[in-house]
Amino acid sequence: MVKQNSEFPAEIEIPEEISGLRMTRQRQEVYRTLLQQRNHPTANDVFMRVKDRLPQISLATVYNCLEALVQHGIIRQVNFDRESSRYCPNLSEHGHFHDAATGVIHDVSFKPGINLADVLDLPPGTIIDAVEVTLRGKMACS
Amino acid sequence: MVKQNSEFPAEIEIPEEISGLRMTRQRQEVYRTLLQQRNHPTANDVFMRVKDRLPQISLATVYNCLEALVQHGIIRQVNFDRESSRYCPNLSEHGHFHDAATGVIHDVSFKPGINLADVLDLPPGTIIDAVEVTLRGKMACS
DNA sequence: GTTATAATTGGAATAATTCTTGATATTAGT
DNA sequence: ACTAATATCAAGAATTATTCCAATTATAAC
Repeated sequence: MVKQNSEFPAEIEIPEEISGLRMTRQRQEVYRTLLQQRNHPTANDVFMRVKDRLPQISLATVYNCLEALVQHGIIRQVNFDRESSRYCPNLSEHGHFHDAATGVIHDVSFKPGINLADVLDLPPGTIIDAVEVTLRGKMACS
Repeated sequence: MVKQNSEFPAEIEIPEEISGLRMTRQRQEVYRTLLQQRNHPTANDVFMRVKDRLPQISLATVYNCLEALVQHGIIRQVNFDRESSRYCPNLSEHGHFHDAATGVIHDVSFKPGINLADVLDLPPGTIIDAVEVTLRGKMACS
């Protein structure tokens, strides 16, 4: 089963620095929002949510923070077609399933032991830096 | 090996109608361009190319034609992050590999017998309408 | 503390795509 | 063939997500 929307306690401790990135107040709150609201929000969703705690934050800052977090490998950026980017704090290798019926995006993992590179017909020696698997459809027993 | 950029004879016959879509002159030329220039062009690339044959065509029309062709399952729309959409007349199930070194996008097929749904951990009964697999990296022996 | 560096803001700018409106072409019905 | 109904096209305006810019504020280094 795919876990969805699991809520965290309101207060999540976030260190001063993560993988070399200085965790400013704004970056903390942006990151905290993603950890609390795990339904792949857009930058604007995050902006609205973060304003509760940092009323003076700007949308540009949210974009800056998200970019910094992505760049440092702390979160992932997820794109569906040309829709707004969405953001995801789940770093384990997984794909995304967009449920047409509900609009919900589910994280989808590979079956144990599966390595995507093994099922693709790539010339030997090819280096894969990033993989994105996105699906659309109707998910059963959501 | 991945076939790339195979050129077709300049003249490709395109029927009056394909899967219920009336093939107007504009749609024919847009489609012909994709068949001839198989390097995943953007709408603007197609626009510039098609202007040689239909000098008065507009970019909006190219977008309309591409959308109509996609909607009727005649071509595929391919997205990388938030870059411009690219278009692809290869309808066989395949993914896309974006070579960081050259900027070239290669079609990548699955190994024979592999069905993507089989390697994913999805609840039984889930219906998959569309799959997109995109990769980034450096391709060997390109 | 002072200086240097990095981050934040708010608004303007950008770029891909979509929308709108009027013109043109195509099809269907008589 | 003529007319009406429908679909398509063209040109430019509008939209929207995102990025850029310049000025301010915060943090770090000395």
